[in-house]
Amino acid sequence: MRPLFHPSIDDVTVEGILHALSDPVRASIYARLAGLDCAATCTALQQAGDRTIPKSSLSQHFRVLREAGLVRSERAGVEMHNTTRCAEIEQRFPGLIPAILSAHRVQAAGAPSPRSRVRRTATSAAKKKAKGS
Amino acid sequence: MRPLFHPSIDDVTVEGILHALSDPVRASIYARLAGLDCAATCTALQQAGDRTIPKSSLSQHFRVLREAGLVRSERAGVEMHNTTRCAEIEQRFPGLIPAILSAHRVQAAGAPSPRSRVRRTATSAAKKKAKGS
DNA sequence: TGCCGTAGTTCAAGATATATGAACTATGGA
DNA sequence: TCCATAGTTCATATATCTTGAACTACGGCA
Repeated sequence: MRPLFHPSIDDVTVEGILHALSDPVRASIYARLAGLDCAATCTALQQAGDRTIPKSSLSQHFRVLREAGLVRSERAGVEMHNTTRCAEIEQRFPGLIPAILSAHRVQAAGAPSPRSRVRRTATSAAKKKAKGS
Repeated sequence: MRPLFHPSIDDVTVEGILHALSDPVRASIYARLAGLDCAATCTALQQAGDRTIPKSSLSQHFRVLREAGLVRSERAGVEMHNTTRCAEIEQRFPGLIPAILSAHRVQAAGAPSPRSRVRRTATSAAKKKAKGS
């Protein structure tokens, strides 16, 4: 197992951050991690809404977050301690992470049903409807 | 040609916005469009940095931006007038777009070479290096 | 009206990325 | 040493992205 790669803060890109957080599962993981003031293991964040993510997928998601520079993962015995790199990112891109987390909260608050599992656009259903009419 | 689809502002998702702006070409298009206070045609935004985007790609990029709710496209004669939907999005997700645009400016300002064409993470090169050593 | 040019869209196919079960690695404890 | 736990890596099926080629829509001109 090669040692986990963490980019230097100077190599962190906006594209990487937006891409990492454009996935609802990763956004949910990151939001929960950011809400904590301590480290969390991967398995502690395995629930996304109403379903459990397979651990291989979870590992990939963490890899994306890590390589985007959003989280830091450190082995602690048999498990992994994940923490956000909020402070560093805040310094490089002021206001970016708070704005994204806030937008996610707005959306979660406004969502009528948490199980309307929407991926990226809410438009596919609407489009089909529009096409038909 | 089916009529262009624009989602209602209530159907606009954070995931969609982040995904749309996580591509450097689309981010560049959107940033330039947001900097304007008037509509722009697609061809007017065809240059991304030092290269010209094929028009089929450009069309797809505009579709993504449109379906994410970021831009509005209206046919005006033979061409297309594109405008941002900043005001609507600002109302739904306050501060999100300004924070992203600001972060992109920070990154552009800090980039040593504009032709170090970085896609999403700046890490692939660094990772190869790390692997080798 | 028919024909041509311009501006974009759609299609198709190859390249790239994502999701996940199965196999593997690393650590700690008995 | 053997086992259990927590993650990672691999392989493969699926989905998404990129882009040249073909197509559509509109306007102008005869």
